Amino acid sequence: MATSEQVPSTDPALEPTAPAPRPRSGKERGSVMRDVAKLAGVSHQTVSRVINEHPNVRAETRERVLAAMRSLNYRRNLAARTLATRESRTLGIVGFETTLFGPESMLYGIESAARAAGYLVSVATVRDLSHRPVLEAVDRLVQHGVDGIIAIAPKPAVTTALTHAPAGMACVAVGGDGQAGFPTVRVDNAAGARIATQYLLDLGHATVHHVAGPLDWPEAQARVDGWRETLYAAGAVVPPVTAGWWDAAAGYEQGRRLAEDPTVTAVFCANDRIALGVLRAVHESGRRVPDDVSVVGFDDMPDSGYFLPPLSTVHQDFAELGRRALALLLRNLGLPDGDAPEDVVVAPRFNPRSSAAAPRS
Amino acid sequence: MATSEQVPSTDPALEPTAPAPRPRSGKERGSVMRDVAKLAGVSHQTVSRVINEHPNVRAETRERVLAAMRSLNYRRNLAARTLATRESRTLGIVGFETTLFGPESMLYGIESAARAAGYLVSVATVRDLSHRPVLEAVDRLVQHGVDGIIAIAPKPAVTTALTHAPAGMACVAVGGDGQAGFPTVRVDNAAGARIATQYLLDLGHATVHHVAGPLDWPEAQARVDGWRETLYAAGAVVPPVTAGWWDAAAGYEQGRRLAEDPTVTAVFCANDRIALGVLRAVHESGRRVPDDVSVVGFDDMPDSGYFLPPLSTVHQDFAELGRRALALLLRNLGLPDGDAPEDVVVAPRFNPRSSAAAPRS
DNA sequence: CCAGAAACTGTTACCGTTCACAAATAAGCA
DNA sequence: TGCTTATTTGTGAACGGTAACAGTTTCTGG
Repeated sequence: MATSEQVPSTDPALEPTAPAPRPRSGKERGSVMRDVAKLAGVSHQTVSRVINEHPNVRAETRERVLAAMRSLNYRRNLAARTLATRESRTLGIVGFETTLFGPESMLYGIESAARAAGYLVSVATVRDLSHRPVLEAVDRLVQHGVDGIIAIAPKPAVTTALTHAPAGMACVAVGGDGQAGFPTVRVDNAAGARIATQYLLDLGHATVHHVAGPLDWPEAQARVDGWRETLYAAGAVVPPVTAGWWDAAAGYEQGRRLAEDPTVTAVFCANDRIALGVLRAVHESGRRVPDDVSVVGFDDMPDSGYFLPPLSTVHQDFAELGRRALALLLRNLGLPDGDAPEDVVVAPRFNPRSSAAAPRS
Repeated sequence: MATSEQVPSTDPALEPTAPAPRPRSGKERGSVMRDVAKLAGVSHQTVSRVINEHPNVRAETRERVLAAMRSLNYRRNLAARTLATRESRTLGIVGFETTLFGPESMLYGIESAARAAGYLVSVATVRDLSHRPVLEAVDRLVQHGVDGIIAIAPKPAVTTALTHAPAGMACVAVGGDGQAGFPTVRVDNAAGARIATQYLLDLGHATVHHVAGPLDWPEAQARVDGWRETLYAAGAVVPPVTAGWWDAAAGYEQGRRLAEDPTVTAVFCANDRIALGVLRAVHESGRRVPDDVSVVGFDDMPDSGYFLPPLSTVHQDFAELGRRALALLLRNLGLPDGDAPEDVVVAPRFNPRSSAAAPRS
């Protein structure tokens, strides 16, 4: 073995200063900045300048570097960048693990806006909206170094948990009903409820019944408030509220009771899914919509126009809400910290279809 | 100024070896390992051992370190860890930016399973499923250093784009219909279609019509295949397929044509939303479901039981699909690379409700 | 009571990028 | 031309962890 030791520097054993570079893990590593620099005949710093579009690089040099990058299929390592800059260009979303139409649509609105701004989005969902799980979700995001957090936060537990995020962390809530002195983007739920209720009143109904969502959700409560307010203002009787979950099952259950009562001629539902359940309950009772009973919803889900009959409902643009939330967050990212970014409240609009009409009498 | 220069080493100006540490950016930095180590009176490596639950740390030492961590509110910097280990403990999801029920539910299934395994999930959505945007989405995830990718991939463009991911990257597709020699988790669409079609045939219908989804989606195609196969096997006439998007509007449009044809007594829809549209079309034509026309769907969305009438449909458990996909991905993460992980195919089951019945005649 | 093994802890060198500063080169002007 | 000022490039040293190895204890058992 010792016979061939004469070969010069190509034998690593003869280079005591450079111990053979051990392949760290099984995973083969792509090319890094140093490789690109060597190939282009420049320093790694120049490569860095090129990818960060620093102006002071000679055009000819930039070209050479770009060519090297291309030929090596170079991808910059974001983890290293994050470590050096303390900026991950990743945003966190605290979501609610369920199939509610609103939250999901927001996610896409947020993500596409984030992409446009050069951010990636990480999601941490929680099974229920109590304090503990939300806190853990936030923590998970923080550990992963997100630059900011958007909470799809229909309940106060979420925002209060968010106040435990580290000081510098920018946070925005979307949805809910804007409590807690927290920058929030939301639709004006009370206004939506007022529009819907007034619409039914104007049609000639003596009063309007309401099937609410879970009352510990500020959004559900705000809709109740708007509905009640409008009834008061019109001098109409305010019937008792029945509340339940946001789904058709709940709507069906409450709807059956309502449908049995012949004095009920108009029902405002806290969302479209509830309305679907009410529609079925009314139908089963033998009364007709809208002839005997008018029904309106809230949300304007994609298929609400194909219910039987097509549902009149309050429209809210969730994707837009998501975009606005992201814009707000991005604006706050630069700011010093404890400033006062105003809330964004978008107005809902009514989308009349055929599930509501004048009462028969 | 020079008068007080006699104070010993507390004056940084007298310590030429340690230049005053400049506060890097405006963002205040939390405590790091070094701080914890100093407070606990150990080396940073010991702190590292404690958070990584290395067995060889004396209980008393561990306690001290943990106390220090707690008192400093220490959070480990995942970016640094990622840089050192080449493992981000982040998974990427390539999603489809739309409000399709299936993909969304999968997201939650995946996320909760990922959380349990100690992974965070980042999403990159694409507006349309053509090659280019998908490629960019994958690239975005790769740059951010995800350890693996799950593609919610109903169309082949997605999986083919995925083959451009770097060599070591583990990938799994969920949904679609398992082409491309790619590890896939999916429901057996053809089987679901067979069950639904056979169910209607067994009820006594002479044949079954089909309103398909977009035929360039393998899932839609597989359902067409299963339906057609069953009809052939039963010796029934195979009516022409009408196809459209996955929504109620498409169902309504095709449904109107079908409803006008008195020979149509049974319709199998490619999903529940399409079925909703068909339901309305049949209703408007004056014919009744299920008395005159039977309708069945596919998916079993949460509110399908509240359609008019409640929809008989093929059930698929999307959340479960998501979990299975994640499990498969995790298993592949450890493996050498080009092995052969088998696909997972879960069987759908039929959920009969009241929208299908024996034909009248 | 001491050698050897096992358990524990510390030291140093990376991971791949950006930052601050220094050096070299090109340009502008008297 | 020679000097000053821009522009372009290069050189360490962070950033906050983990890996490998070396050093120090503390147990064993003969």
